[in-house]
Amino acid sequence: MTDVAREVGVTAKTVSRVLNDDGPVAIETRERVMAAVRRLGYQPNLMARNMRVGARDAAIGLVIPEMGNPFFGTVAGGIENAVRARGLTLIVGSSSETAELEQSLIATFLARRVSALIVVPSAGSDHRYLRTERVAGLPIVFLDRPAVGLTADSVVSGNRAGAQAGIEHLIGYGHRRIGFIGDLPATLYTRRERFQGYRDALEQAGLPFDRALVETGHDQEAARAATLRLLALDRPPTALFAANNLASMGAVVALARAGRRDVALVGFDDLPLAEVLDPPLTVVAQDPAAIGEVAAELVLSRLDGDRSRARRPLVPTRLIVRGSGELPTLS
Amino acid sequence: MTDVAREVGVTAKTVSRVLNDDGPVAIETRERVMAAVRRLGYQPNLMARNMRVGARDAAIGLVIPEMGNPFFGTVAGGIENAVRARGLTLIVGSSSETAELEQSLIATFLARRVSALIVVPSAGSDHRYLRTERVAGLPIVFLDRPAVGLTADSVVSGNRAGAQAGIEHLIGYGHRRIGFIGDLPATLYTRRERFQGYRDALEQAGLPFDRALVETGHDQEAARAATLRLLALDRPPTALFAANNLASMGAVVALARAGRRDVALVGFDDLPLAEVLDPPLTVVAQDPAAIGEVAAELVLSRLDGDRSRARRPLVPTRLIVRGSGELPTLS
DNA sequence: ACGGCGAATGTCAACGTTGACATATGTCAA
DNA sequence: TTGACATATGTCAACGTTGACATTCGCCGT
Repeated sequence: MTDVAREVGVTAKTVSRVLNDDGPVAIETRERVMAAVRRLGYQPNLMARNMRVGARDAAIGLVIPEMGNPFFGTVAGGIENAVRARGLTLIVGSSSETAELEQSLIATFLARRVSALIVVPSAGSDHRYLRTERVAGLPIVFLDRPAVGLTADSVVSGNRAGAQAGIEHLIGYGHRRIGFIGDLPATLYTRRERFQGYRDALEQAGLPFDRALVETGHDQEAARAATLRLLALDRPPTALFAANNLASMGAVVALARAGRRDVALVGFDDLPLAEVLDPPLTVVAQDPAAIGEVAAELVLSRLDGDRSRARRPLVPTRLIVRGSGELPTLS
Repeated sequence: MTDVAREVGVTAKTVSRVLNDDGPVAIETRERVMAAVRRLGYQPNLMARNMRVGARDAAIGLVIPEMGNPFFGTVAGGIENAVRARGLTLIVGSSSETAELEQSLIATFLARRVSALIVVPSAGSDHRYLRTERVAGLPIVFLDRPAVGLTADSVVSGNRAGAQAGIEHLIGYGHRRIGFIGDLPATLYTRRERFQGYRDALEQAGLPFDRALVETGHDQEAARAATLRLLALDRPPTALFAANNLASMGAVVALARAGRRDVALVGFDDLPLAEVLDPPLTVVAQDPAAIGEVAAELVLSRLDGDRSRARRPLVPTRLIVRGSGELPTLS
């Protein structure tokens, strides 16, 4: 900036005025400044500006477990869309689903003085240490899973009700033994909630709960193996509930390879080509873009000074009936 | 920091020394500083630090067209993994495939003084304006598509060769009329390259090129419609080549709904459940994670001072034979 | 002719941090 | 006992920018 000023023969302050449309500047000066700016390829230094005006960085820090997972990608896209209009930049980091990486990412974001934080908590993380920032008024919104040890905004899917609806759907088609393939670790919030929905549905229908029908698969391959284990039981399930998108894919692959078109399947979270699978996959669909947008709106309202107490909106799920969940019991 | 210093009864400089493990500090002082840091929940201000030391922000700016697209999500994941070890943060913005948004994102990143830039160019963008930064030594790597109007590093897939291999595969199964469903706009680099591969293969096999067999679909829905148009031709194709993942999905859906299991299909870019489709989808697979990693490595070596001339590595594709591409011609 | 006013620009300090250099205190060898 | 040296800390300025306030100038109304 000083360079530009020298080039034009004015003070840095005048250049600043031109660039910020601040106080009065002679038309001719303005033009000469602009010309010099272009000539020198000058870029204002946001860091210096933010420091001077004591403002936080016009950026929002987002921590997600995995970039590659389209669920979180779509969520991030939803947030970005909603946030862009306000001139905010999104800074994304992935925690690889570990509490340590999550905390170190958050520390980086805080050191960068982001204006707000949106976090998908990893299993086992504890957010007590964020209390200071919370009371300092920094907007913090948790996504997909609520905060641990901290009262804060969070936006999650209607996991329990959604899972329950999915299971009830299967029960409605006569299934009595329904396998559950969930996330790892079993302590993960979404896993617990969906599992609760599963148990709710069983209980409501007066069906017994059989621990042997509960399996775990943290990725597609593991879910595939888990599915095979379930099918190999002495008294195998006649239907499966896959508690997340990777689990669904694993189950679909396992059933397809085994040629088991007689086992019903309902997945949690929709898949792009669910419709053309054989049989087409019935799912309890989440709305990742909506989750992102709701979280972004919440952040924006907090940035606008909304200090009301923590909110925890549920984004509803939707049962999409396509075929795989409507296979009747053969036994 | 001043607060911490006052609390302990030392100068800011001493606190700075403790925090940066700089010069000598008495053990006892160090401990008292650390205690105060924790007590006050002090977070060093990265912006101020960067400004003072004149360093660029330890962040890399990444511009992708769409967060929701798993291809770019995976690429971003690959970059993040490779870059994290160096303590660099990834800042991601999506351009919605528009040149304006791309340029404004890049401007934001530059104002933030990122250490490097990785950009997936949008259709119609021109990167001449980045020449200043280039010569100033800022590492800039283009991804998936090369820069326009600027000599710079770029990492792209072996689009032409890959597409050619896919088409040759279809020709090998007797197909003479092969439909092409590509990106919009037709000027998009990847579209042009893959289209060239298509023409290369036709020419090499001595097959005529029929403009009527070339269709365009910029998203899944459009690709589905495009597929239907191709099938409705007087002399319809016996095989299809879908030039990207969304086009593939559209084509798959169109064929499945129409019950056309007689039309061969090869897609460019792999899909998660390609294996369990009916028929299983044969694809020319890209390696998005590898693309991301290669780009990251390139950036890192530039950051390490590698000033050799621009490199343009090709990340090879791989034909994955699964069934849909091996349907013979019936006519 | 003068006071007053707005326009155009300048001066200075400060944001939080750290390099360069200075100071104070203690330790040890000659 | 001295001075050389290491240890522990402090002082000051500067990074690039902008708020607060000051200055200069020309123009207007009376």
